[in-house]
Amino acid sequence: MSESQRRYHHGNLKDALIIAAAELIETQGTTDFSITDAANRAGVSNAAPYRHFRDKQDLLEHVKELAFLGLYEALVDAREHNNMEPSDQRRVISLGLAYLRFAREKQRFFSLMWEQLPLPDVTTTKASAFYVLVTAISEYIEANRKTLSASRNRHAVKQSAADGTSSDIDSGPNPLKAATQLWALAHGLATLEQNDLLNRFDRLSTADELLVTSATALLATYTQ
Amino acid sequence: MSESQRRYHHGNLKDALIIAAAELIETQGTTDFSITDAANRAGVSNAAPYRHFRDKQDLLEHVKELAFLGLYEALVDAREHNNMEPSDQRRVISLGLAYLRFAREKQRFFSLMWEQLPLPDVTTTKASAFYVLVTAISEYIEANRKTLSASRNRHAVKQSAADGTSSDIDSGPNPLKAATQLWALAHGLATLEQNDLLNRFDRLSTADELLVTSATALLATYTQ
DNA sequence: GTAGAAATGTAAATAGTGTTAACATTGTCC
DNA sequence: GGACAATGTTAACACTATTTACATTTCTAC
Repeated sequence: MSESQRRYHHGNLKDALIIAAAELIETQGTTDFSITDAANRAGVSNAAPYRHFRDKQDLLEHVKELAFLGLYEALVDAREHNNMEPSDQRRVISLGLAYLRFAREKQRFFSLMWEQLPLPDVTTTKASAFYVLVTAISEYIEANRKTLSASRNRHAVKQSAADGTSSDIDSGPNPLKAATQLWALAHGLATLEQNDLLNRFDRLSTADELLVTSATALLATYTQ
Repeated sequence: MSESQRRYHHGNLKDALIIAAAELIETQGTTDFSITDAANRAGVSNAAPYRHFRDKQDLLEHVKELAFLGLYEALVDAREHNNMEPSDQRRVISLGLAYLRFAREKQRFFSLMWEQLPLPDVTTTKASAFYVLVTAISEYIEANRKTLSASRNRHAVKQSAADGTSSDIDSGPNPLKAATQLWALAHGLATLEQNDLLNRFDRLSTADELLVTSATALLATYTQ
């Protein structure tokens, strides 16, 4: 009720500034917001932010952290809303599609995430988008390894041969490796799409289609 | 000789400013160079740039163009220095590795290229890095189609079947599509590497290794 | 409770930046 | 050679990040 009343102390200025900055970035479509604007939007003077952030870059880093959290939640959402079998390839691919959707819907956020180094620590925790992907792939590989040897074993022999020739280092299916490959693929496609480079050359393929095709090919190397 | 003498008219200020800006970006490791610095470096006053560029963003776009030209040259270089058969898969993959190398050696340039929209027109011309890749892949597919049907035709039947199931729209091997997939892959790996995200999870795989493995799997869908 | 310390806010000043306007010099073309 | 466009300079403006000195509130120990 009286929370919007002007008090000398804001109460939660740090978070309010991060959100204000995020809103400005989304509204103006650029990271070149002014600290004064963010401060005013939070209802404080232009010097107040310096009680909570070293400098503008520091504030930006916190916005970046928020963006990575958003990506994480987008992937978790995608996982929850898809009641597919762990053995279903589409269960993994839907995470890649969620990545593309996030990049599409949060354009400026998405590019901000990769602009200035270094990345915030949220990217390394278990509560990261990457680990959502790793888990799904791990389960996919595990489930398909079983079903393959049980019901349909037509590629049983070809498997080890393919693994041997496809890479010198690779020794058995590695979910981390597969997740990294898929992540890179989705990220590259998102970037190309965002820069309008897909339609310039190949008008027939959308980012989604390309992801499905490529991911299928990549995942096949881990199960066949 | 007397070119460094101070004359009222610079003679080639536009290019000099682009290069000065590029040098500042590379030196300071950020795109936040000041127009005054660039002007001074070119030996003119701080208002002179506005005779050649609408604003700072306009100048930045020209630097971006230079960066894309550099990427193009890097790929051409890679193509020239590799005397491989068009049918050799490594001929295509070496272009992807060149992409990774460029991103590594010109870090700031590379991320600048993807920061602010829109992309310069150089990316659409025939003299673009993308077309170098398209050409190589096109030749690779063509060469492998012949050799496959001639000497080793073990996959002759499987080919059309695989193409039919891998994608709904796809009708026969499309070099543009393959090039886009490889580009996305290389781009994603470059970004992950640059943000130090590869070593955090999977310590065994370098970007180069991941590219080779993934590209092999992708290319296989176009020849088998 | 209350004093002092710590936290958190404000206002004013500084230095630097992008950009524009008014003016100066040079090159070009009839 | 003289008009005129192109290209440069200097001076000013508004805006921004950041710092300093000061004000207010909250917290903590007694």
